[in-house]
Amino acid sequence: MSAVTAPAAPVPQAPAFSPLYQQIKALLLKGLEGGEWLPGQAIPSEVELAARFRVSQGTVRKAIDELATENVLVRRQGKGTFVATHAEQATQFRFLRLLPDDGSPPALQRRLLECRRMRAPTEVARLLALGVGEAAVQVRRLLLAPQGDDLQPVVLDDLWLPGTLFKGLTMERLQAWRGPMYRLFEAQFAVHMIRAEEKLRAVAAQADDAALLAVPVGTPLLSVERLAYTYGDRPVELRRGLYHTAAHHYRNELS
Amino acid sequence: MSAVTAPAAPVPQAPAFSPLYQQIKALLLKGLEGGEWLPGQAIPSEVELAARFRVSQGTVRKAIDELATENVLVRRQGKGTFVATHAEQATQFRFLRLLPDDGSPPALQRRLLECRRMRAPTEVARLLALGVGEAAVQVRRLLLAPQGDDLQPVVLDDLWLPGTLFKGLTMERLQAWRGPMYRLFEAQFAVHMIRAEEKLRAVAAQADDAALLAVPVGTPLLSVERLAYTYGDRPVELRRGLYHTAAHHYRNELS
DNA sequence: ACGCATTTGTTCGTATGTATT
DNA sequence: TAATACATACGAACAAATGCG
Repeated sequence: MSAVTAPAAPVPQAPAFSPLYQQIKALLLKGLEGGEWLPGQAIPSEVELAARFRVSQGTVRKAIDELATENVLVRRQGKGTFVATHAEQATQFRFLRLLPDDGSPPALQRRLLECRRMRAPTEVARLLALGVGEAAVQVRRLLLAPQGDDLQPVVLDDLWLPGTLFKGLTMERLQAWRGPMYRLFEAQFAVHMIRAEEKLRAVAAQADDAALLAVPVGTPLLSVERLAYTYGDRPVELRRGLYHTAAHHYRNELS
Repeated sequence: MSAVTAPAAPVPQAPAFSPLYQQIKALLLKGLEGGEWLPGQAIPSEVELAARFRVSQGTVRKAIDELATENVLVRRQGKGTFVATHAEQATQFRFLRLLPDDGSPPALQRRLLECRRMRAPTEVARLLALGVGEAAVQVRRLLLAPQGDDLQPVVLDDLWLPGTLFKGLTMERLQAWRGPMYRLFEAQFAVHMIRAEEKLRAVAAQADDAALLAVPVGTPLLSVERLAYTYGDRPVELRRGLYHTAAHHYRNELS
């Protein structure tokens, strides 16, 4: 009853087989990676997928269940199963963990500082798995929190993106965009972030960073280095944020 | 076919019913909370539970599935399903996210500084949901990383525990214990941590903290404030850690 | 070394409930 | 109301891992 042909050359030490639902899951991921279904769109119904893959509906369900818990897909009873997108409010704060200490909802404004193409520095190239001398796009921006009548800088973000994937990303296009940056990446560059790893440290503000964040040199800042991945565990964004945590904190849930 | 009686007075706005497997899940949690099965022990098999609750095995499975993804239970094929414990290496680092920058496995030594009973300070009492003037236990300790031939302090931890739950927790008992502290709490005080919330900030080292961590005053430190919960979402530990992140970092996974 | 019983893991099928359009 | 889609629940069978005799 195998709908999916077994791998041609099973690796001896690795598990030589995988459960049907894992194979289905892999096929769904391939479809997502190939752009068959785009963020926000519905994938075919469970019965339809079951028919296509020649497996039972329950097996498809189990594959989708896992993708749903990984936030790759979103199930909606009565409507269908949808490709996750960074457009929704819900998924909005999955990647931004900085919250105001007073419990108010996060409301940060953006201020774009820079966007330029360059050869990727060696460290950046290594982390993004780029060849030496390959192009990269660097973006710099501030996030500001309303503070009484004016705005207080809270986050200084430095991003590096693979130049080949983000051809045509300019200051103007970034400036014109209203909405989450990851949504822009989805809509205009077909790059969807599904996962990220972050390394957090406490550092002292350097002169230039201090000036931009409007804090004294030496102020303790939360350094957040993020490597974000798209389908197939391909790293597609390196981000270094400096968070001024005087009135904000980084929230994390352990379980 | 309802094995579990429906709630007597369904709240109008809230979902007036709950799926069978959710009811089973609640019953399992009640059993865990009541100490029917202790950390490390196996719970009854799926068929046995199905018979006890008068539901199908699949329904029990789904309840256990959720508890397993929440790390409350651990499934082991061929052996059974076990109550999660902080004794195992696997669950060891679920709550300690500090890793050496060089990628080596974490190997921290403990040095106990203090353990005393006191009236809970108001802020501590509030977070631990204690009454005013109720007893608390405060613990202070250092975590040190091997650095060449000697040890370098990396973490300064301050803990507060409800005095009523931790009657008899002394410096000597802490000192004598070999193994994770959360395991000691399980084994000797029947308090099992299943979840925690953390707030991270960058702060400057104060004089006393700086001395203990062997860093200059003003050194940026990562402040980690943790509130840990046991079954039934009861907060049972407040912890404030100061991490020296010169050669270590706090790792987080976003998905 | 072998087989057997136990337990979880996978897969199928079917029926019914609930939400949406 | 009807059609569609996901959600819940049941039952059955076999596979894989484990431990014991």
